[in-house]
Amino acid sequence: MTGTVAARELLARPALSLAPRLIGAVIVSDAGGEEVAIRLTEVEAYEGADDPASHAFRGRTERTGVMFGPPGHLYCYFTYGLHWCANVVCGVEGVASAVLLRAGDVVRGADIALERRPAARRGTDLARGPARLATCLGLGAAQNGVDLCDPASPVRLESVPSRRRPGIEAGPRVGIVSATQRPWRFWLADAPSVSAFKPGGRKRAAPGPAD
DNA sequence: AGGACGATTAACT
DNA sequence: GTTAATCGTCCTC
Repeated sequence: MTGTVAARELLARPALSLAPRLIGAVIVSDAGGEEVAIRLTEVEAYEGADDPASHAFRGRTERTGVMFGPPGHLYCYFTYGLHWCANVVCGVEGVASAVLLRAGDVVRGADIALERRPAARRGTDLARGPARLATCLGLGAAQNGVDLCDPASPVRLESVPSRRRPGIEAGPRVGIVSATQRPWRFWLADAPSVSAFKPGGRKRAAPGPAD
């Protein structure tokens, strides 16, 4: 387990450096009044300025403001008219950098998580996928921008491995249509909760070599 | 003011 | 493997 000071320093790193270190980290949420904790098994790095797949690529907007703020805060976004997903904001303030929480294992509050995710058939499906993970933790608009290092916060980074774990693999990110070749997705090999890889978000107009 | 589309999921053939 | 659900955000008139 890593203390608050060390976690702060880690969070000041850019997403590409932080992302593999978040594999095995535990995030805990009291949002919704009940505690659920998840150990991360899959994440993705998003680097605003040079990353066409990042929400922040075209600059700061009302939605992406949190991404440009100080590290250690939660960036929640709403997508497809249905789902919320969550990121850990990192890097230097003023530069958009964040790590999308894609999957994990519920380590506490599995009963609560199952109530929130009635479609889950197995424990490993509870937080298998970014919107599923956010649902398990009860995350939404109300948690956007919360400080993950503040003990009084409803969502906290409870622990981070002190070293990069063995068995982490890297590959292309899921569900994006640009910069699809960058191996900025990290996951724990063998973890059943790692989400399925799906290339592209929509129909590809032309399978060009663009990246 | 209007429209295209999404860092997805669940259900269905 | 395919597709509906569903709406905020952002880009283009």
